[in-house]
Amino acid sequence: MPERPQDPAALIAARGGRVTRTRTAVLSVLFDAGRPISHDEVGAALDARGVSHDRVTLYRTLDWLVSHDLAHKVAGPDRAWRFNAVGDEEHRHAHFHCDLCGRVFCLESLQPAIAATLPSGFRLGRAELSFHGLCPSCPGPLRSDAGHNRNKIAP
Amino acid sequence: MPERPQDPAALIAARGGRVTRTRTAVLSVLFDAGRPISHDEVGAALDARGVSHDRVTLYRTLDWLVSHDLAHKVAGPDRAWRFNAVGDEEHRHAHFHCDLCGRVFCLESLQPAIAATLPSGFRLGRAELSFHGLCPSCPGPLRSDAGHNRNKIAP
DNA sequence: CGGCTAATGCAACAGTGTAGCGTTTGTCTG
DNA sequence: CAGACAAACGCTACACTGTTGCATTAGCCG
Ligand SMILES: [Mn+2]
Ligand SMILES: [Mn+2]
Ligand SMILES: [Zn+2]
Ligand SMILES: [Zn+2]
Repeated sequence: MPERPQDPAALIAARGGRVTRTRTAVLSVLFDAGRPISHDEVGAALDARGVSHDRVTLYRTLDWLVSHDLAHKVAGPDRAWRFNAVGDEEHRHAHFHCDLCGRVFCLESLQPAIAATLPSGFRLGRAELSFHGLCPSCPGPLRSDAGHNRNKIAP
Repeated sequence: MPERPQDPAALIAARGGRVTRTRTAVLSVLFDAGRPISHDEVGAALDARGVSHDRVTLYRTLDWLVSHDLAHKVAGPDRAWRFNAVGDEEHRHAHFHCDLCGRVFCLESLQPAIAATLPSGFRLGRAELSFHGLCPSCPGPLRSDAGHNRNKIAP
């Protein structure tokens, strides 16, 4: 049983994986980030912690975390995947992509209602809803009326 | 005034661009495709028509078409943009990504209703809704109940 | 036709991600 | 704790998408 609810080593071991320096460090970085971050950002964070970070090993580590439900990945606006740690909750939420800083945010609290009927022959696996605009920490001209009223949005 | 409603040369000239062999051929290819296709697919189609296709020129041509409202681009599932010709209609619709063949389809007839409230501080530019699954021409195990009833979908 | 400039073609490069393969190292067993 | 085995690592090399710089070509306009 893990001492902390989010102990990287314990979570990795519980999935049947070997507890290595890279895996624990990467998972810890993802927990600390709090939002989906790119392979490159993970590498920089590993640098800051003095942990070696071979590019290929990092890719494989991130993929391993995803395939073992310790992380999920979301496509970024720049053709690079973003990864973030997940607990046990479902990954059914929209994402916000900042047009200025490129950061991606999980909108876990947002529960969008989508009503749609696919044309015949299309078999649905999953739906992805992403919003693009400016994040709270970026300056910009767009007026914010988000957070004040519930909008109908046309993608 | 154009002879045909969709005469590539006339459309290009109307935007103030020079009517070149590559531009007319690419726009014609996009019109014929009927769905968003990748840079590579455009190149193959140009091959079939005996039109030279330098990689860089093709990228620049596609970008020019997009920036002059003759095409729109949508991110594919494989980190490659897909381009398709547009008339004068708005580009406000969802897209379908086939997990098997990788093709992308514009769901122009689909008018999804999205109701959502963004957290405070996020300023919305646009929303993108994409469905992933199997397209009509791909075999697969997923049962189709699309096209029969209107579903609520959780992204 | 002649000139100006947009557009092209080519080379070189950057960023993301993958495949092969020999080496290291966790983990399990005795 | 020692040894064995397989998982994970680190390195090289590669594929693919897209961009930049610059000299050359070729639309377009008069
Ligand atoms: Mn997420
Ligand atoms: Mn479209
Ligand atoms: Zn931002
Ligand atoms: Zn398909």
